[in-house]
Amino acid sequence: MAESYDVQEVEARWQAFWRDHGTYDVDNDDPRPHYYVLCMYPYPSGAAHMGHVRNYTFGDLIVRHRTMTGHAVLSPMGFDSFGLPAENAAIKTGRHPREFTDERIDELTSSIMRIGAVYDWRRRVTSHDPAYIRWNQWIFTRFLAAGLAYRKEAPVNWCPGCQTVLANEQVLADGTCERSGDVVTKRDLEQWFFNTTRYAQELLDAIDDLEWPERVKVMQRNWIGRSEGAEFTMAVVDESGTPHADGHSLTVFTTRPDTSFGMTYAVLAPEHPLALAITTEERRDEVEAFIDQARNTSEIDRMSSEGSLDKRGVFTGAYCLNPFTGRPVPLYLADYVLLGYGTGAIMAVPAEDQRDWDFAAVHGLSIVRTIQPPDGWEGEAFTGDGPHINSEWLDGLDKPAAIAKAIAWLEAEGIGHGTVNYRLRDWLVSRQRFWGCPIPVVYCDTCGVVPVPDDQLPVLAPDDVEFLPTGESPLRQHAGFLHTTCPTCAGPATRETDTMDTFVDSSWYFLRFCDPTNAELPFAPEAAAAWMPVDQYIGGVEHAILHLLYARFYTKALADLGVAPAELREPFSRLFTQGMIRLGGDKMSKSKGNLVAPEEILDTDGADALRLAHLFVGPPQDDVDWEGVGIEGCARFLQRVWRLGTGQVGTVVDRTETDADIAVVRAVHRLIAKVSDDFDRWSYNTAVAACMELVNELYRYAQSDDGARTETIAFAVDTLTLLLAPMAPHLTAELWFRRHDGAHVHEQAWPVADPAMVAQDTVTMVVQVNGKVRDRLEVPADIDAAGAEALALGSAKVQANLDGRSPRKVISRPPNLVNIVA
RNA sequence: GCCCGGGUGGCGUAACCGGUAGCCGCAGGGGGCUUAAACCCCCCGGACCGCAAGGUCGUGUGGGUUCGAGUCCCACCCCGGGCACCA
Repeated sequence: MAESYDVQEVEARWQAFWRDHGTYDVDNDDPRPHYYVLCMYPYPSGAAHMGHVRNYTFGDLIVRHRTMTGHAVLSPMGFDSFGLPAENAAIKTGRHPREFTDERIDELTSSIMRIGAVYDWRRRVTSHDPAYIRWNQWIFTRFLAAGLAYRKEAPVNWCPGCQTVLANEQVLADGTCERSGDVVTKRDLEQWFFNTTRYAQELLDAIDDLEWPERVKVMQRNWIGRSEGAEFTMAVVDESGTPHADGHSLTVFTTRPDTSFGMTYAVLAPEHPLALAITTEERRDEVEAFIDQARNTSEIDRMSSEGSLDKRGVFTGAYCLNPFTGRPVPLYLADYVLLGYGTGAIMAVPAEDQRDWDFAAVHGLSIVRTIQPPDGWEGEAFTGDGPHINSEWLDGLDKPAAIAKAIAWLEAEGIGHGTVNYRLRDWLVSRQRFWGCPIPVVYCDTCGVVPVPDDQLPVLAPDDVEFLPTGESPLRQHAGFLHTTCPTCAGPATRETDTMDTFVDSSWYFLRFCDPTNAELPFAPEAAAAWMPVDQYIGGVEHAILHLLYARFYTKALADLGVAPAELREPFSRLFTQGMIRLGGDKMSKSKGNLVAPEEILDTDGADALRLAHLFVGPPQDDVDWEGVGIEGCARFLQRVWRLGTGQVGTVVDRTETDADIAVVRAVHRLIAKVSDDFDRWSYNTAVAACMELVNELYRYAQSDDGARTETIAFAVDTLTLLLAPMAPHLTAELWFRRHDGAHVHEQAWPVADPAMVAQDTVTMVVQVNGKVRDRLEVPADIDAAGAEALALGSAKVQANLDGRSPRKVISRPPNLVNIVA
């Protein structure tokens, strides 16, 4: 009878059972209410690390819990299998990235299975699967036809380490590559872009209704960066106000048109197309040198002037006419103005903008205040509100009124208008890489850019390529791939050799999961409608901006193209971002060499203990220091549950129900309510604690002199097993199987608490005198205020404390508290 | 600099609506079982004073609101994260 729990044997057996029986396979036409749980699909980097374990523990808990509450739960898994590490490994070893990647996928798959996480593996999607590539490319051609994909030459971020172009988002604030850490420089290339900015406003507006962590929503709003203002055009002139010989003019964007009378100079970005055209002969050498320097300076150096007064810029010799004052102001080039934002040109108002103030101070430019700063103002630029001054017809107005009036004036004059700008840029998707999804277009001398027709998809990269650390994809060196015929005119043509950013792959994989084998379409709209949007998405906060924003963009674009259901505007209704795993304060990562391998724990304490430890250590959204993870306590707890469940604890007797038995039944009902509520609010640590508390109580109960009543202990243990089933699936599966003649715990209904049993009939009432606890009394739960007050005043301890003083006031909050003020 | 989080025992944490601060676990201590150890079972652990009953203090710091504040308000300190010339 005293059989010990063989962790390894039991866990392996149940994992095989779930896999072989497809226990968590689910069909689209399942009649139960649908629920879609998704963990961000991983890059296959080999065996799972603790971050994976944490992620999939949460996901698996929800899958199992929701199944027990009667839902048809879609829980798919796949692999984000294109990307740099595999290609870098190929360059190093000469092995094809596919071999490398497939091995890693197998490794990761088996370690995911070892933590007991269950999926509908029939739906597996991998980015590098030709079937997925085909639809990825198909969508690209639809984007192209809709004008959502376009090509343009642009100065792009170039990482010398990765030998590729990076999106702005992949360049860190200090100007280095987020992956390799190399300093990023600029290059001009013809690149493919997706028109994300077309959806800027909708992407911004829809954030409000998402059940996402507030900080993620804030990050997305900041990233989109809407700002309202005005654009207006100014004539380029010389010092005396005479128009430029070529009639040039420049357009600026400002959020503060109300301060236009204070514009004392204007600035173009160094890369601005007009920069050289308007530069005077005598300034040409200096300006050219400046432009050259700006282009070759990395972002890191360009930002190095931050915080200092060293605003780098150069005078062009040209002027422009401030339309508000009618006077010419000098025109500068400066690297604090960015070509990619607004119009790449600004009006500079040093009195009301600190950056302009700094620049003006360095270059000796004049400063004219147009808003009266408050009395005693000792700062420099004043960006607050106040009455306008030195501004003719804006004088005396406050900021909102002056902005409105200035915009109205610009529109009346026909030189400008109110407008909105977004910080969000179009998404640069071209990568000069081999191990990615080829961009499906060919270039024909007669037909131009031609999308590869549907019946010729997928365009697959050839296998016989050489992996060399050049700046270009190995595809460019492969004549058989590069040279092709035009699908339109059958003439000679060349293929696009760039591949897509891997964020493209992850922007719609959750849709493919709904219909993973569809050979006619990326997915049928009805299949997407059956599951989407994802009810619960779970992943790391590191994807708070890019992946989530791109996936949102894709969903909207596909809905508008009729590929996805038109009403599907957002992919992820609820998002949960889990905390990072640290070790001794450091981020746990391969590069820091401080990994704790899950495998070691799986080999000893097992998956249930590891899962429970992740759940118990603290709130799921908080970072976790592995040193604080009490794996032993969790393993010990599971052993206690096992002994309880296999009848090894205390004595069990047949008898009619006693008060002690009823107390246990009540405790069990309270636990059902507690765990159910905790699950709903992602408070797994307290759910585990509550289960431990009940186990402690059951031990005392069963080991007491009176022993445990047969029916009571059976009810308690069975309920506990059900409640633990989503958290510790192996042990509970085994216990239920043994206790219930081969039945399966995960097929049982989630228990429901009886409200009558949850309610307490007596509670401990605290009696305070002047806010300090002086006594505790057991009182009926339904006691009224007067009764509570009478009991409190009758307490000997209270009377001793009052020491003859008469109460001035009594606050009675039955049944929990009475406070006597004396 | 701006925007979010967060500071509670030796440690990870709990206290969900302003009402018993410290549930649960780790580490520690005591006892039982054992020839012995491990495992296991029971009990005790915020600080200080006290033989005890009991008392005083205590949730980063300083104020405030309230009968009552870990919880609300103001100011500040510290830690973590995000953004950072976006005009």
